[in-house]
Amino acid sequence: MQRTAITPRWLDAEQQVIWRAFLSGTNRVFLELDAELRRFGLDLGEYEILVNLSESPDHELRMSDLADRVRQSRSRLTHTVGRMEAKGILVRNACPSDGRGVNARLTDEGYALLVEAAPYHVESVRRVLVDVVDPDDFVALGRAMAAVADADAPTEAD
Amino acid sequence: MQRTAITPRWLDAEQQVIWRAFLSGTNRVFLELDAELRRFGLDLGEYEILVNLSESPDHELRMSDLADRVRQSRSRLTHTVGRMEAKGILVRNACPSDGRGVNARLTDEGYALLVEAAPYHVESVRRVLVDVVDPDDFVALGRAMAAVADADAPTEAD
DNA sequence: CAATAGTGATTGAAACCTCAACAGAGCGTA
DNA sequence: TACGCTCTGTTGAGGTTTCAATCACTATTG
Repeated sequence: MQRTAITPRWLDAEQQVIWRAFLSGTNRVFLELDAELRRFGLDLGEYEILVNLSESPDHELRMSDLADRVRQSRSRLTHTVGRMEAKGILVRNACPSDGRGVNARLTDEGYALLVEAAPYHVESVRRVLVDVVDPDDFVALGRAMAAVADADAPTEAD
Repeated sequence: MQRTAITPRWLDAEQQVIWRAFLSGTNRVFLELDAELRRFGLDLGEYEILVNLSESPDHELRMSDLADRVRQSRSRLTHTVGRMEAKGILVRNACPSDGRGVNARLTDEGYALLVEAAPYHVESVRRVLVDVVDPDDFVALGRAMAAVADADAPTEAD
């Protein structure tokens, strides 16, 4: 990247207020969710792993597939899954169809933990976000975040 | 907290789609911003420290005040500021009016770094969020996140 | 004016994440 | 078959964050 001088297109006052609300609001959401999940010895990243496994056939997913779904680096997922395996939440097995692959599968204990935590988690999501936001704004929020998530990846050729 | 059984108020299908878009979208935003700031040896947390100091009289703020503004724990701020001080970005001085306090103040180098990074940062914010979201949705997003940020702290008496 | 409680900031250890390097398996092609 | 390339997943080192404990100073109380 050439760090040539660029002409800054600064945010106007309203945009800046919105942007800072975004920083504060998202921070609040994740803090509260983590705090609630901590009661179950989980954080949001681990909870998402549980959810994605629980929604898959045999409660099982390839590591790389799981990594994509929970938006974690493979390395991070390996570490996290290793800790979860040590806690008995899931197990890893060689993937039968691809010698390189590894499947992570929920144990009964892991599934039970999810079942236990989920009601409290969804209650947190409501309390901190869904219930405090105007329904129309909530829908708009969804459109906005979907647009962000689905936007083309930035070209690396800058 | 009593972990008495609660009746889950599950999210409906649309709410769930929105919630997952929120997780994906916010993740995308923060990943891109960190990637851009990395060119300057910063992450978003450090950048926010720079911004808040730069907007304060004498480019100086009490540690606790700064911690509140950037929504970091005091411990985390101490560590982060320590590293930034080692890099020459800011300095710490005893607070003259309160023997317990410590002021963090931007150095000229630190301010110069902010001036250098800011245009690229704002460009990232536009590229990943402002420019890809419908303007009306962006305003709604601001209302939603402000509502989240300003909502009463949850009662600890549950 | 002590004694006590409260506030501001730091510390160090443990937990966690990132990054680059690596090993093993599959794929393509000659 | 053999070679190189890609893909999957792991590893370990180093850096960062969290958590609980601590120290120093201020405020409050009797």
